Amino acid sequence: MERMTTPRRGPGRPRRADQRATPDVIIEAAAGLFARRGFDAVGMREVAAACGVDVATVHHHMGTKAALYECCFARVFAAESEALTRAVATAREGLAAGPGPAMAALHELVDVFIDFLEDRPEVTGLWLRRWLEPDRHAELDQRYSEPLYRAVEQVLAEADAAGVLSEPQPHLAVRSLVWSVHAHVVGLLSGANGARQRREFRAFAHRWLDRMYPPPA
Amino acid sequence: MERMTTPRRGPGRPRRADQRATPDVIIEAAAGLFARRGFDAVGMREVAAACGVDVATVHHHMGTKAALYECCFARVFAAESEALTRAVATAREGLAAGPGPAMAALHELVDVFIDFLEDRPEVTGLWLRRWLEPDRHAELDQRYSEPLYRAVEQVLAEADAAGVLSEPQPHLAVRSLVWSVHAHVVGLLSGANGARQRREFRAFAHRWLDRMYPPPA
DNA sequence: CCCAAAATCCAACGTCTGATGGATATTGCG
DNA sequence: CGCAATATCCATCAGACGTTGGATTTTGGG
Repeated sequence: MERMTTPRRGPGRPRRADQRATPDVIIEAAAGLFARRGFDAVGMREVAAACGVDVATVHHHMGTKAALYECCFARVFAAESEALTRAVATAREGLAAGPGPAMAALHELVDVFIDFLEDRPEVTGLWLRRWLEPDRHAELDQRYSEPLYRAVEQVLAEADAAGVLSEPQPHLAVRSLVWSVHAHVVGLLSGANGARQRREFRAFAHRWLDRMYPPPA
Repeated sequence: MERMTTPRRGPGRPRRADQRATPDVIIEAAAGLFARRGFDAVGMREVAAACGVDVATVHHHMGTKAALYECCFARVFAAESEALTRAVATAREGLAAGPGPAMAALHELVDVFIDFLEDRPEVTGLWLRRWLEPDRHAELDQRYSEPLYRAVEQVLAEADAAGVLSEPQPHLAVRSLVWSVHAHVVGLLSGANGARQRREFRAFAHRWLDRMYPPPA
């Protein structure tokens, strides 16, 4: 048979060591597509084409389409959890050293969060879609997202109890800033002049922190 | 033939005066479905079933599915524009009366915005999906959404120029609060205990305004 | 009363979707 | 080498999708 069209990945080639494993390639490509266009707008054939394999291969590794979607969510949220729990722990340590270092620790936490999201904009796409379809990812929320945000809110509550800062509704404040950062990333995805936008938004985020958490009188 | 199953709306019944016109029924049902689940997840048969008509009737009145979607967006954004341009004009009038009335006018504007979104939660669903699929609604954005937000930002810029308040990036501040309100509405859609959530968030929004726009030194 | 226009439903078309069975090729191990 | 396990592709299925043509019924004006 004539199969001269790109025989780079012939039929049947398991365990190649030089490249990444096929499931990883599939998950990354699918996560990007799902983040950009949503679950229903992305077809399995499109995912397969994006990583240069057949549809049956995607099904062989990932099972059903919903399983692939959940796999993308788990990977993305795990990465976010890994990147932020460290920064949250650092911020909690800074709280013990008084108001000055406490605010510095919170600023550092904000920087880590912005850095992470600007580096992986697809997280924002999946994160927002999670909010729009809450019943679809309830289980993943409980495993990844909610503990992380609870930890951040707990840091703020501890800071409030220690008299370092004051905000009666720390979870609303956290949510406000978190959504602002996601909005910023969404704007980056579609708009031009990214460098200036990033600089201005980062300055705004720190100004937001300084104003929303003034030193307690 | 036997057509005993719910002959409430038999074949061919134009111009009934007691109920609303059919296109309005279709647009409202479709807007709710699109806001909750997105464009691709909602089928035309589902829209038809939601308002008790046949698929062909939906197509007869609305044309293609994309046209129906744009029609829902136009109606929702027009309602938002109508509700807010009035409040924006009122806020602008308040600016001429000094720092005190200016801040009161901004608080009033925030209240109107929260009232509108809490009354029509489906606006948030469509609004967020607009951000996630920017190329699909670029034209509607230019007609409805962008002029509205530019007007709000202009009010803030005028207030800044008049020395009433100070914020170097008013559009970022507006976007931060707008996204926070939408986040609040999304939380209302899925969570319980709505009354308390509304009270707490409204207090937070006004606190946000007081802290983000302190009287200029 | 009659007739054109409008509105509604039924049945169907072609296409695309997610998912599968089976054939074939590659790997790693004994 | 030989063989089991794995991986990949091709062809295909059943169903849902958006959309349409045509028949039927109601409306409103002359």
